[in-house]
Amino acid sequence: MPELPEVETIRLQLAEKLVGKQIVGIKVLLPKQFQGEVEEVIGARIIDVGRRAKILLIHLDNDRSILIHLKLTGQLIWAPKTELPGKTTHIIFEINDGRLFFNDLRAFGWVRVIRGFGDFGDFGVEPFSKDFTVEYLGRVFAGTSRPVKLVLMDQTKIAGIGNIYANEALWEAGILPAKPAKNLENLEIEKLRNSILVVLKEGIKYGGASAADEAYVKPNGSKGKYQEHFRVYQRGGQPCWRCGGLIKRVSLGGRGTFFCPVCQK
DNA sequence: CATTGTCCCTGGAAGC
DNA sequence: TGCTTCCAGGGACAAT
Repeated sequence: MPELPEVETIRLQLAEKLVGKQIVGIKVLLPKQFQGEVEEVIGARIIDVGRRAKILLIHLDNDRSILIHLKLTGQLIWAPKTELPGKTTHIIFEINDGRLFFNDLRAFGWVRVIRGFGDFGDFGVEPFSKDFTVEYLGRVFAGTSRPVKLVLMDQTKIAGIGNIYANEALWEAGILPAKPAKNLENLEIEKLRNSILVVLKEGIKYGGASAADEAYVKPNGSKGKYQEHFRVYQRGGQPCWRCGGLIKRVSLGGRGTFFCPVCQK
C-alpha cells in the first residue's frame, strides 16, 4: 500500500513526465472515484507535482490542483498515447504526449479537483520537516494511552506513515507496537524519531515496497525493492535479524502487526 | 474531546 | 471440482 516513500517515488517519476505538459482530456470510467468537474482541468498545464501525507498533488496553472490518494491498490501508470486501459483502469488522464492511467483494483482510492494549491485535510507534521522534533512527538504521545503504533499511523499526528513503515520503525527502535504511547520515555521517543527517518529514507532509496499481494509499482511499471529489506513486516514466524527471536504477528487496530517479542520492549 | 466500530471493494485462500 | 465464507487494509464517518 503506497505510504510516504512509495508516494514520494511516484511523485519524482511523475514530475519528470508531467511538469510543463498539458492535460488535453480526462476519461472517468468509475465516477465514484473522481470528485470535481472534468472541465476545470482540461486545457490546464501542470506546473508541479507535490505530496502531502500519502496524497499526490498535481498543481495546475489555472489555480486548481488534482489530488490523488491511491489507498491500498491504486496505481498511476505513464503510458504512450496509443496504449489501451487495463481492466482495473478507472480514470485516464490524456496528456499532450502520453496518457496517465489511474488503476485501482479495490477502488478505495480517489481523485479530487480543488481550488488553490494546498490547504486541505487535517494532517500532522511531515516526517522530513523541521517541525518533526522529539519535543513534538513527546507532546503527541503524552496525551494518549493508545498503542504507539496506532499513533504513528494517525495521519492527523504524523503524515505519511502506514502499516509497513510503522512496523519497521518500531523494530528499528526496539519498541513494542502495543506499548501505550504515553509510557514511552524520552530516550525511546528520540530513538523512535530517528528510526522513523531511517526507515522512510530506506524506503525512498529502494523505490518503495512492492510487497507480496500488494499492487504498488512505479509509474514506469517497475517494482520497488524495499520489500527485500523488511525486518519484520510479513515475516511472521521467521527469525529476527537482530536477536534470532521469532517474529510474531498480532492484530492491532485491525491491522497486521509484526514485531520481535524478544528485542522490542 | 478521545476512542472504537463499521464500511467501502476485490482476489485469493480456506473450508466443505 | 465448485461453491461459499472469510480476510486484508486507509481512512471517512458514526457511535459511544
